[in-house]
Amino acid sequence: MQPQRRTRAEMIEETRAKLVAAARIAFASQGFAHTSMDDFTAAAGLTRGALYHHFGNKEGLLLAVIEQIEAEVGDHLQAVSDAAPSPWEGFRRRCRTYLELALEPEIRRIILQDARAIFGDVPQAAQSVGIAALQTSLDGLIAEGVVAPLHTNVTARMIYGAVTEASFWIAEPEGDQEARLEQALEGLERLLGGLLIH
Amino acid sequence: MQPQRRTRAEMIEETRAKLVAAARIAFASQGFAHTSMDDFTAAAGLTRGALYHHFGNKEGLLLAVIEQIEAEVGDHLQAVSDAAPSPWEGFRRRCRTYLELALEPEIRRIILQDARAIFGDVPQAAQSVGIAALQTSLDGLIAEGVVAPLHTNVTARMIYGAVTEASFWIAEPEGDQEARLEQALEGLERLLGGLLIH
DNA sequence: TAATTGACATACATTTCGTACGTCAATTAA
DNA sequence: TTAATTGACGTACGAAATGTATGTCAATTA
Repeated sequence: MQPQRRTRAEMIEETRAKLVAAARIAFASQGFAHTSMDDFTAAAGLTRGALYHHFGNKEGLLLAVIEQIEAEVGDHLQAVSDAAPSPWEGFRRRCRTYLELALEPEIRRIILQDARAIFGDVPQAAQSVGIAALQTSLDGLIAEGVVAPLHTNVTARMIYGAVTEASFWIAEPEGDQEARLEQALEGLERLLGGLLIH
Repeated sequence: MQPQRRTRAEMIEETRAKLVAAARIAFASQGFAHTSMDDFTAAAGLTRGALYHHFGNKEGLLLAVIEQIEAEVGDHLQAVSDAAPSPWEGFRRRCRTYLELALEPEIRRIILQDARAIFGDVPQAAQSVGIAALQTSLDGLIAEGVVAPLHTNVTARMIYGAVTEASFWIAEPEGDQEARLEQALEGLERLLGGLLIH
């Protein structure tokens, strides 16, 4: 029988989860570089000892946070894409949704700014879910004859890059974000139009 | 008459230039975060005292380095664009050249990774020369009726983002970089094709 | 019940940033 | 020509923050 409440593995998992959650909040609000490990480990009721034991160093923890966020984003995008009436429409909605997601400060700060600075690209391990899924979509569209054949790997990346860059512009504080989002979608529509078989 | 060799202002400018040059090398090779200010100031034959006097802090120095690089890149791109036989061709060559420039480790590391992490976007002050010039090109192409009207600001940014993201992929160490560059250019051609009046 | 593993805390050494202050040469004014 | 002042730059110090080494205690296993 198990000791009263939880098994040991469960408590360990809970510790890891608490650290990741606390780090996620801290990284998102202050940025990776300006976040002290003492601060948010204390906020989680732990010390840096636990952190180094589980994640090795500060970057290891950032990696865990990135993987968690990427998983959530991936699930969200997949759901949006699956709900669309056609593959091409699913592709468009996926791009649009990613654009909206990238407006969340947490994602911009952690994934688009800090992750790239620390790991160069979004790490291959958690190869950006956004890119991978875009590529899959493109492959399907080519198979169906909607999109003319091309190198889906680079193309997916370029679309990802375009959307990412646009999000920084849309997210600028002054002015009308909603209007900028619409303008970005128009521009994106035009660029994507170049992929279609005319 | 001036004291023998150089005036005071010249020596000051030389000091600034030495610091920027040393920092540029250090940032490019080790990254901003892992660069110790003591190390490269010593390499320049100076101390951190000079650095703080001229640039305020580490980020101020990074800003100066960014501005220097952006100016060089801008000049280079302008020359390439001007030499093209037609505006549309100039636009294409500009994109291509930027893609090639982004393959240089110095530019990827400092401009595409660290600058974004520290300043959010490439700082508005030195509003990315690449983006601004792309927008100007687009405006011209629309005026000539080559490109259908659109929001050139976002679109220029998205193209910049696409190219930037592609460069990370092309620059991956393993495999054939040249082949990837060609694939990226093909994909870029397709995306840009969506802008043309058909 | 004894032994061992490992999750986590604590204490310490090291590095690095930023600031305060000092110095000395170059410019300027008398 | 000389005295005064400015400012470029070095030096010394304090404050953090990271990583490591070590210790403890509970939970598993034999």
